Amino acid sequence: MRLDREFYVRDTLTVARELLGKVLVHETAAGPVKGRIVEVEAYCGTRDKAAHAYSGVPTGRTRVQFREGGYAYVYMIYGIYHCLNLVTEQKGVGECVLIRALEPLVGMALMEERRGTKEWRNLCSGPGKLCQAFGIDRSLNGANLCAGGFYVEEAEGQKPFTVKAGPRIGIDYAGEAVDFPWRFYIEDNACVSGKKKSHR
DNA sequence: CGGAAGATTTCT
DNA sequence: GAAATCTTCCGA
Repeated sequence: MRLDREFYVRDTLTVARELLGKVLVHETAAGPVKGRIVEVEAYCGTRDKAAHAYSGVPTGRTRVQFREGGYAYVYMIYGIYHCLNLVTEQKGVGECVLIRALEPLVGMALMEERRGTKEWRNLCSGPGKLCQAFGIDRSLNGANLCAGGFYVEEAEGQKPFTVKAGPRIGIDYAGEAVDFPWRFYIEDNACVSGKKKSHR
C-alpha cells in the first residue's frame, strides 16, 4: 500500500528511520522494479552543513527540497551518477532523506541489465547504484510520490529487523556535522553500503 | 563569465 | 589510493 503524504510531512529523522524496511517502487515502460529500503540518511536543511539546502535559499536544483513532503528530489553528482532523495517536512523547510541502499525484490533482470553486473548485492548497494538500477534520472526530479508510477509502499510479511544509527558517509567537508548520527540502516543486511573506512 | 567543488563509483 | 566527468554554485 502506497504511503500517503502525511507520512512524509513529519520530522525528518522520524521519517528516515521509518522508511527502513519499506519498498521503493518504480513502474517503468520496461517493467516494474521494486526494492526494500535498507539504508538512508537524513539531511536537515539549514541545521545541517552537509545538506544542499543549508543556505536556506531555494535555488536551482535545491528548489524541490523546499516543497512539502512526498516529492522526489533527484540530483546529479560528479557528472556521472544520480542520487535519490525523498522530501520531508512542510513547505519551505527544505529537509529530505537520502536513499542510500536497497535490497532488490522485483525486476532483478532489468537491474542486472542496467547495472551491467549479476552480483545481487552489488545492484543497489549505494546511492548512485540504485538510481542506475532503477532507471532514475532527473526526469523524476520533483515527481509526486503520492500519485504516479514512482512511490514508496508499505512492506508486507516483513520479518523483524534491528535499526542501527551512525555517522553519515562521504561528507567529510561538513565540519562538525560529520559526527551527527543521521544515517540509519538495517543491521546485518548484505546490501547496506557503508564500505568507507571510519579512520579519522 | 570563469573557476572550484562535490550526499560516488570503479579500477589499479 | 586515484581518476573519471559535468552540473551547480559563487564570486567578479
